Order: sequence, then structure tokens, then C-alpha cells
Amino acid sequence: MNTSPKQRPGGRTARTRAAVLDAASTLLLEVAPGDLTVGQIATRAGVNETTIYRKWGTKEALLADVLMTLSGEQLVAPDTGSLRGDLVAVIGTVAEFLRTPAGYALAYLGATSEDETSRVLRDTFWADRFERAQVIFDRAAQRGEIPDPAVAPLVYEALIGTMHFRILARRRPLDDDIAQQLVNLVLDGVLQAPR
Amino acid sequence: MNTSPKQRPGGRTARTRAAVLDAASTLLLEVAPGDLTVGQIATRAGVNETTIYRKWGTKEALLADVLMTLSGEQLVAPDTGSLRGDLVAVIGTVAEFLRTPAGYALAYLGATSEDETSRVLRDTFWADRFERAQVIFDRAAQRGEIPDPAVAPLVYEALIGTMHFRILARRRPLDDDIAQQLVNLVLDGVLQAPR
DNA sequence: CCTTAACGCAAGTCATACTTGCGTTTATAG
DNA sequence: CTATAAACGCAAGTATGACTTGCGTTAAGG
Repeated sequence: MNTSPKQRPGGRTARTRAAVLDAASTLLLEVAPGDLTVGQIATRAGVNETTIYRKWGTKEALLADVLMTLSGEQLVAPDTGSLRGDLVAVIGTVAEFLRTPAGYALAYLGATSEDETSRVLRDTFWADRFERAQVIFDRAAQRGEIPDPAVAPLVYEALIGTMHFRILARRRPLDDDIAQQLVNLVLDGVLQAPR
Repeated sequence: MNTSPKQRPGGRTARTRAAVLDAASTLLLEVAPGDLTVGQIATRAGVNETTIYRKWGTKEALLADVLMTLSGEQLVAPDTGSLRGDLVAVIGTVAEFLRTPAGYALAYLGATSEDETSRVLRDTFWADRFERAQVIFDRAAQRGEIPDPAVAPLVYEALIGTMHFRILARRRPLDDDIAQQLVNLVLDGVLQAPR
């Protein structure tokens, strides 16, 4: 009984959803995330503002949806054969994304959104990222590069966190070789040491 | 000519200013920085909202004033005799501040405020912090602990940035020994190394 | 004790998030 | 193909909070 809840995800609904997400993404390339309004997105998408509210409920929920889509598929973890190589590759990819307006928006909204939807999204997002990073360190430990793979969370947090801080709190651009710089720092340290 | 611009900084004006800054500080202990309203501050300070706008112009300018006051005097750079000791002391102090609501507010507003006043304040604030950090690394270089004090900005940025990221983007508390953890990381690195 | 800077108060403007009622379009089951 | 109702458009409205303005009142400070 009630095999079909009588929803209509196909056709118009799908088109509307795609148009709104697309419009929001495009606008994030032009407008500061803090200044983005639902009206703008609706107009750009050729859709009524009411539709957006009925579909997403709040502005934050919509933007969270947009950003998860934007940042979802990236961050492959290639096996380059060394911890240094793996980290430079991954951090370099993240750095590239953070240099784009969408990347900035992700960092900005991730740090400022307060509602429940965003909270859950934030937790699952970072849980996924840290999980993927962990495998890199596990491999490195098996190769004998590091003594304990348990350092992974802190190290990854330092790598990512420094970049977020750079663009958010300091509003300065990420150097071209930022991935190299950071990976060298956390792998080798800065102490004068006989090596 | 015009020896006295006919301003009246004393008496009532000073009291009002103090009351507002104090009210804002207190409110930052109770309300999320994003939800803070000028009306709240005015009421708490026993002052009319209009007065605040005539005095500070915008909400962001007021909050910037508050936060500069709150974070102004701290961060002494003690000479413990070692780079490790100096860094743990300084980063520990910053961590303590970041654990308070006011510290969170500073990080939050520093990352989100967009107006000109905040921009200038942000630049001067961080310039000052990085300058103070530099002397620690200069001393360490003279002692032969590190080869090149030019690493100071990146290292300090990694230390501070990781903590900001932790509380802002991840919304997780700073460990009690976060300063030790981070300093060990950037000084020694994580690579398995003959030392 | 006078001048007027600083303040209080009432009223209002403006922008934007979010809601509601109702008529129209269109996906989709039968 | 047709009928039902989900999804949409449109107009109007609510709510909130940043910020302004005019005018009368208080009190700083020469």
C-alpha cells in the first residue's frame, strides 16, 4: 500500500533543481558568499524565489547543497610511492580548489554557517576527508616512512588548516608551491638536525 | 588657529564608550557572534542605539574595536631559552584565548568581516603578531637551533592556522596539549629519521 | 554660566530572509 | 489520452535588523 509516494523527481523538478544549483555556482564566481541573496539566485536561474524556499527551506541549506556538489568528486588519493608525493598531490589539489571562488566560498560558508543542516554536512564532509587522508598515512607506515600512522589527523589538519587560515583569516593568496612548503614543514620540521 | 577642535572625549563620552564596549564583550560570551545585534548591545549598555551608530558608524566597526581591545595586550613573547619553549608558551597563550567565547568571536569575525575598517584592522593585527613571532625565530637562529629564521611566517601560520581551522571550520575543541602537539609537529616533523 | 558636543527618543527607510494563498503548468499513473 | 495533484509562478505580506534623520535634552568644558 502506498507504493508510490506520488513524488515527481523527473522532468521539470530536475530541471529546476539543476538550474538553481547552476545559477548559485555561477554567482559564487562573481559575488562574495556573504553578499549572495536568494533573489539573485532565483533570477539567474529563471525560477521564482518561492520555489527555492519550498525546495530547500533556507538559504543555508541551498548553499550547503551547492557546495557539497562542487567539492564532492575531487580529492583522489593517488599512490605515488612516497608519503611526500602522496601528500603533495592531495594538498596541491585542495590548494587548487581553494584558489577558485567556489573554493573560497566553501571555506567561508563552512566556517560561518550555523544551522543544523550545515552542521551535519560539515561533520560528514570532514569525516570523509580525514578518512581518505588516513589511508595515505597507513601506507606510509607500512613502508616504514613514519613510525605511527596515528599522527594523520593532526598532520592533515595542519596542512589543510594553514591554507584555510591563509585565505580566510588573512585574505592572502596561496603560493604556487604552497603544497610543497607545507608538506616539507610537517614531514621534516624546521629544527637543525643531523639527518 | 583652532587649537581646540571642540571635542569632548572626557566624562560622559568616555563612560558611554566604555559601557558599550563592555556590553559587547559580555554579550559575546552569551551570543554567537553572527547573531549579535546592535540593539542588544545598546540595551545592555544602557545606551541608545542611535548613539552607537553615531559613534562607530557600523556594527562591524564596533565589533572590530571590541576585539582589538580584547586581544590587544596579550601574547607576550617570553625568552625560555629554546625555540620549543618559546613557541609552546606563545601558542599555548593563543590557544587559551581561542578557547574563550571572545577568542572564538575574534577568529569568526576576523574571517568573515568584509568592510574596509575590518580589512585594515586585520592586516595590522596579523602584521603585529607575525612580527612578534619573528623575534622568537631570530633568537633561535642565533642559538643555532634552526638554519634560517625566514621560515618563521610559514611556521607561525601553520601553528595558528591549525587552531583557527579546528575551532572555525571543524567546530571542535582545542586539546589541552594542542600547543605541544603542534610545536612538536612543526619542529620535528613526522618522518622516521635518524636523529 | 554659556555654548554646543554628545545623547535620547520617535519615526522612518531599506534590504533580505522567509511565508501564504491561489491560480497555472505539467509530470505521471491508469 | 485524460484526470489528478505535485510542482511552479505570482502577488502580497510578515519579520527582523542595519542604518538614518530631525528635534529636543543633558552635560562637558572653556
